[in-house]
Amino acid sequence: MINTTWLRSFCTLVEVGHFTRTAERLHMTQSGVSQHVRKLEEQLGTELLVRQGKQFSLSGAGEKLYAEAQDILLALSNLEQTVGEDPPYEGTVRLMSPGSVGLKLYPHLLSLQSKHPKLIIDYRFAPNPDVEKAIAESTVDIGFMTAKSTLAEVSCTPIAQESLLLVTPATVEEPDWETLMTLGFIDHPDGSHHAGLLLGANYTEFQHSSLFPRKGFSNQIGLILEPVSLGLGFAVLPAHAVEAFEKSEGIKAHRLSHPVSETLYLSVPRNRSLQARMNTVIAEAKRWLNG
Amino acid sequence: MINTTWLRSFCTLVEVGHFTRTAERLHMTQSGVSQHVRKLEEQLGTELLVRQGKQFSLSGAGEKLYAEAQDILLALSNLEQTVGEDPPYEGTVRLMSPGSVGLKLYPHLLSLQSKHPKLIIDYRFAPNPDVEKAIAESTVDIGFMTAKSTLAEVSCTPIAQESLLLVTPATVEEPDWETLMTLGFIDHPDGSHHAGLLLGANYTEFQHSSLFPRKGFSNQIGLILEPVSLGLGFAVLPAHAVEAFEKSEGIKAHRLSHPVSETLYLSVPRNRSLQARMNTVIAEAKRWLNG
DNA sequence: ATTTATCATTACTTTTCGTAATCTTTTAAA
DNA sequence: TTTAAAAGATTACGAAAAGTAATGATAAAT
Repeated sequence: MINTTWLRSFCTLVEVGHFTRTAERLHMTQSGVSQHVRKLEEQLGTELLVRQGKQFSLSGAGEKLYAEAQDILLALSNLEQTVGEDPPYEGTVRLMSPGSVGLKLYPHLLSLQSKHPKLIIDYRFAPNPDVEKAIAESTVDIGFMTAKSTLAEVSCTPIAQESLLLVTPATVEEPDWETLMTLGFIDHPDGSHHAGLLLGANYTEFQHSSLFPRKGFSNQIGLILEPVSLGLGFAVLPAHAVEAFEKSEGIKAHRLSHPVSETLYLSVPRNRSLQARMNTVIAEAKRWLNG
Repeated sequence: MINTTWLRSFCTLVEVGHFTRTAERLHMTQSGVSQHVRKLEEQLGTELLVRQGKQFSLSGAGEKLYAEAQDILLALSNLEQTVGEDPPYEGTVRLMSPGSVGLKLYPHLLSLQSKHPKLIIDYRFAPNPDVEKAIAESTVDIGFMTAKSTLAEVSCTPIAQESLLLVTPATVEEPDWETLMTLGFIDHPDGSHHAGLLLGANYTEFQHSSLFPRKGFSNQIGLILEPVSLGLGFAVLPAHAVEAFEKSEGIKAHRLSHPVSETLYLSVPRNRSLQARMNTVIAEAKRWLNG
């Protein structure tokens, strides 16, 4: 590894053009500067200075070294100064969650970013297993999941309840079992699970969603209600996904006698102190998930 | 300045998660690793590791330090490896010249760049005084000038002759003095100087260009012949600028009995060894300026 | 030609670095 | 609970290096 002290002497020398004055600038002796440059040359195995008597000019390697070293030295000294800082409204925060939460949160987090432009929101939609994996591998900072993670590296705490809703086309007044079976089921990646939870608690006729007539499928959370609004079937979805659907006139969300909700968990790396900006974003998320 | 040896120990520790194994990886003792981390923390005045018994996790500052330090250390080791290299077809070459030469050279240099995509051509058009200033300040690598520089830092060597041409609208067969005076003069930044050289040697009537009827001016080298091609006046220009003019049917360049040419000088920083890519570009330039 | 300014070299002092040995604490096992 | 082991922290010391003062050599200035 290049010795950065020698490198700094070399760069200062290039700027000052004078060994003695460089030494003064760096609070050392001329001899020291001379040795630093020579050691650098020895280590790199290249001439850096073309010496012409007491004058010198830069060799090709010297030019290159100086040009690139400046950036590196600057980065190093910036790092030294800023490493202790922990600004709550600056830097990138990487989140990952299943679609329904994301649909709810992402717009609010973007509006947080427009208030604090240095706070960069990186939000990815993915199913639970991907979320916990990403947290464990530290490729994201904050995750939301609809089930507790089983991984040791992931710490999960409940932060909200997501109501599950039965959604039919707006034309359906009373969603009795007969009506649902006639309509057919619009499925999504968690569709079977959600349907089991909500319909199992509200319809004695329910056995398993695989017995439904299946009328469609989408893994694009924002699009699942599209076929429902066209009268093509019914779906079971978290409330957040329903709220975010734009063509709300085409659909009807039904209040069933036995409400069912899923717990939403906040997932962060266990045993790692979060930086201030993460807490900023978590606070904002809680606000909107509970409000 | 942050000690990069300590920094490397810290980064390796973060990756390995284990003091003893980090020590093995770095061919040193566990005690050394421990001290390096402690010294870093002391120097930065921040906790980097949150120690939980023999486990540890990164503090906020630790995360930040690790994230940024990796890039810096990588850059340092890359620099170490590449500083001795001097590839003739890679890197940026910054040139500056007056318009006429630029008009000639720039297309050829661009085609050189398309043959060697890593060789980046940065070509700026500017008058002689700006060129020598830029060379002296090392903001460009290679300059072309139509006069020797007076600055000590700039080394000038003649590399080509630029013929000066009298250019009139195509309708003019014989450019006698009367005709020129009727047409009027289209001026440019070096117009007066060029006219003095060429017309002074060929017309006994010539006294000074300020006595011409002045019919136009442009400092955009590619556009000076525009008014000439429209029959609005005559101009005196280096041959290269004339060759590069697209609407050549509208103009006529006249061969006078006493040809005059200007010497073109290559300007480089004095006492500085040029890198290989500079010589590549200089060779290419010579080829086209003399060919 | 002489003086002065500047850089290189060398011998020596001071500082820093890294290790071995030891101590302390945590974790696991008995 | 006690004991054993494993891992990191601490400390003292020898080795290495960094930096200086003194000196030498050479180029520039007068």
